[in-house]
Amino acid sequence: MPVVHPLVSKLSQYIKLTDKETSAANAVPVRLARIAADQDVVRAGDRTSRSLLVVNGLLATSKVDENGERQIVALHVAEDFPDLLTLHLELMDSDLRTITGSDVAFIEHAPLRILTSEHPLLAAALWRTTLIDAAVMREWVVNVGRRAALPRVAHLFSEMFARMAAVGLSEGHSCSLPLTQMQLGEATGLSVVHVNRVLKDLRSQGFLSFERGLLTIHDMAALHSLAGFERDYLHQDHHADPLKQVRG
Amino acid sequence: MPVVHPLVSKLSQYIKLTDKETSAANAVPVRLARIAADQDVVRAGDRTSRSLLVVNGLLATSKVDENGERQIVALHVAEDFPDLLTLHLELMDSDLRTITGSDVAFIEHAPLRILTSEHPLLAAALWRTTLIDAAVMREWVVNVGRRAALPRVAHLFSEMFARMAAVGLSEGHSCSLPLTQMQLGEATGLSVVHVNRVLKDLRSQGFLSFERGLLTIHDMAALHSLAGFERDYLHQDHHADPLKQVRG
DNA sequence: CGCCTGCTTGACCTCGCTCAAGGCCCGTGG
DNA sequence: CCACGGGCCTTGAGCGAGGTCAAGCAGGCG
Repeated sequence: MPVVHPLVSKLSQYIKLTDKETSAANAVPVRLARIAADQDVVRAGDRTSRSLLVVNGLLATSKVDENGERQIVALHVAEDFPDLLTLHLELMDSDLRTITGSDVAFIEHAPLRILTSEHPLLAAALWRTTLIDAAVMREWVVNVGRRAALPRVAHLFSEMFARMAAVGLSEGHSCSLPLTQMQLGEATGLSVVHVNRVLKDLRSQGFLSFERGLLTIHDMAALHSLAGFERDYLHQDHHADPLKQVRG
Repeated sequence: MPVVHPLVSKLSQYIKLTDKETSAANAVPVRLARIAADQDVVRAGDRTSRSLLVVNGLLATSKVDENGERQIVALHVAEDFPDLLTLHLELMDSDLRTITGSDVAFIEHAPLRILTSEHPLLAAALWRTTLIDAAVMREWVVNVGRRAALPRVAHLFSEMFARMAAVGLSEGHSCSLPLTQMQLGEATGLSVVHVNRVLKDLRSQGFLSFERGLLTIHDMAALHSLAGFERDYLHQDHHADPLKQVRG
């Protein structure tokens, strides 16, 4: 059981909450749950009356194409709100599934709707989350659409490390990233075999190591340059954010 | 000069406005402008204090990778709100440029913030727009990540036709889609040469014709099946939408 | 008229896919 | 205790989809 309400913790990423807002958010009921690895949480076509906040673990949003091939379109780590979109979109259009065993906080839409309609700034903060998710996805389109295999995988690693670091889940130049090579392929649009070769390459050229779910980046600058990684699209600088400015 | 306020028209896509909401939205000042073809409207890294609504024309959001290759990550037609994200995201992370000469309505953020904080349902409707944009982008990740060239281009055409039709811009099985083969390549992650060959193929197999900016689909079912196109992700069925249900 | 942009086609090449086999690790059951 | 099986990783060999390079053509515009 986390000390602080997961929703409060999420909202605090973006804005300094007033006491009133804090207590309103604290009043939103959450149900904490542990979900095992490789489970569907929501499936494309589902209607749902709740969303979940990731407390810890790793989840993926993916879609299956007409040939049954799965494409991961987003990865979710702690503090992410992967299916918040169902608050305003009736039908889920993709699958949300756990990659590792994960702790999540389920939040019903009804109280969330009340909260957001009574507290516009909280609505804006949550809206902002979904906009950042979209920003990340834009970069993914570029990644799979333009980059060759080596920079493509390098980019995914760069991004995931930056995102993990931003929520305090990195240690030095390492972070946990328990993806199989199969899943790396699903996220990058590459075959497992080729992912394996790319990893070998990245390893042997001294960029990083990636074993048993642990990513260690040996030369961050070189990796970023290989990947063409520019962190701006992650919008991690919340102090520059319009929401903050409302209150100085 | 459109008869109805562009913002009202946009909001009405999603919810039935009350009189109060209508007049509040009508009170938001807009500046109508004509932008010539191939102009940057906003560039990655820009800060901006307004967003634009497309009245008519065709625009694209794109990013340039480390090798200077451009990837189009979204196309925008009438009724779209391409850079609404700048309402809550300080820095633009991609370029927004016109493809054809376009009529747009500029709306300042400040009055929009007031409107959304006073009318939560209008905020939700605008939030919803950005969520649909994200849903389309998820499908684009699948498109460039998984599909072979032929279905990939077929999918783009299927989507664009469906979206144009949804805003009344199709005539029978035709719609205007003034993209060069270069731009088709930028949107699909294919080379111009290959786009040209794919088009030849789609044409000769009787799926469609595409000349001088006019797309005509001869066999819709066959095209959709080739493309693996399932319209659900476009979330066009606004009657099923949670926002509508608030008011029955 | 001449240029520039966009379309078209051919020839060649290469990156990444497929197919196939083998190895490692770990959990399960005899 | 060992045998077996199933994930997952690894590597080789061959192939093909799509890229690159190059050239020619058509139409619109200064």
